Amino acid sequence: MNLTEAKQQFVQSWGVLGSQWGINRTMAQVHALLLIAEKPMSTDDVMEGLNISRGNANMNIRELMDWGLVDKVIISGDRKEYFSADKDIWRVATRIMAQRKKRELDPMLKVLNQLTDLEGDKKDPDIKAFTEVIGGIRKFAGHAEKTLDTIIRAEENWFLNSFIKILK
Amino acid sequence: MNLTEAKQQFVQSWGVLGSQWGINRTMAQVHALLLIAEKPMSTDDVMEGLNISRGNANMNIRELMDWGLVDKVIISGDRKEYFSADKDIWRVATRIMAQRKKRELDPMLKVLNQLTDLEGDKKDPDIKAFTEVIGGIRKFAGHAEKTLDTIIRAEENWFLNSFIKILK
DNA sequence: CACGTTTTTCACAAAATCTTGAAATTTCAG
DNA sequence: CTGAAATTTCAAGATTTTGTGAAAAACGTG
Repeated sequence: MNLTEAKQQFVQSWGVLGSQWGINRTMAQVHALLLIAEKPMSTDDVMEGLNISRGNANMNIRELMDWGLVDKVIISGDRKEYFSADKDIWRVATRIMAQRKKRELDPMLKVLNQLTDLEGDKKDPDIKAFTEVIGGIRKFAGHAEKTLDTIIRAEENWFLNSFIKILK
Repeated sequence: MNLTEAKQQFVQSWGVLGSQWGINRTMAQVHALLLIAEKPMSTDDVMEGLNISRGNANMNIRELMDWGLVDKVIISGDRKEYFSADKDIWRVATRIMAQRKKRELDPMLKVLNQLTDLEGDKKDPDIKAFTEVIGGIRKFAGHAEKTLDTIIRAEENWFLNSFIKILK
């Protein structure tokens, strides 16, 4: 396999992976493209690289910036905007965790907390059973939240940090 | 909030969460419904509970069984099949991890491995840069794989098991 | 500040995904 | 075995998600 084929393969696979995780396939492909780019790319480069429209390229690049996975790069003497992806996979992973935690886990915890105190006889076996299941999920989600927070702020934690170094 | 409202709220939220994770919204709702059901439900119960068609209910229940999240329950004296969801959230989580690892991480690792030895001059800076990025991702994915395997087989590992007990 | 360039927006189109419902198949009690 | 009940399948339709491209807005150079 040569470099060009390998790059195509990677962009393709990264896109599939993303779509399985509820991330727009094209957004994942743009990310892949920028990850393996020699140097920052312009919107036009991305359009050409993936055969997508300007609007599509623009929206996905913008969203990648929202996620903190891609940065805008100014190239002096050029009026166009260029973009490059963070190549540190650990940082990529923590950024993604942080985003998803904020968008999904936190709202879910809010709902779960609301569901734990509901009106009615606390002795009612139906209510007890429900409260128990919700309580279990809430406990789990709460620990997940704590664990994620720790990982996300890993730099501040020597124990986990040394653990992470092994992973790196 | 009363029990009925709370149940609806939970089914709704669980469905949203699932769809954000690349899981069919209805499948997640069926799962939620079974999680908080007092007793095993039939296909008809699910159809009525979520206002969905028989085919839809059937397919999603079947898929939940594939994931190992729902079991078929025989009620003697009744010809219908009944279903109930595993209420142990830790087990639910490990089952999901195991499925996703198999379906997503493992294929990705296979691709990454293929991409590391490609033809061409190993000294070519383009090739070197590419190999480096892929190598980083592969290393990360490899560690993720090991970690997940450990978690999934946690029962066999006293150290992690005691760690997990804290989480439970 | 005028004007060409670049970026953003957004209504509509296309594509991907999910749902339905009825027919085909399977199951099992009698 | 038989036949009614239950389950499964799947083509067609509905819905949701994603992509396009041209117009509008923003930008920044001279």
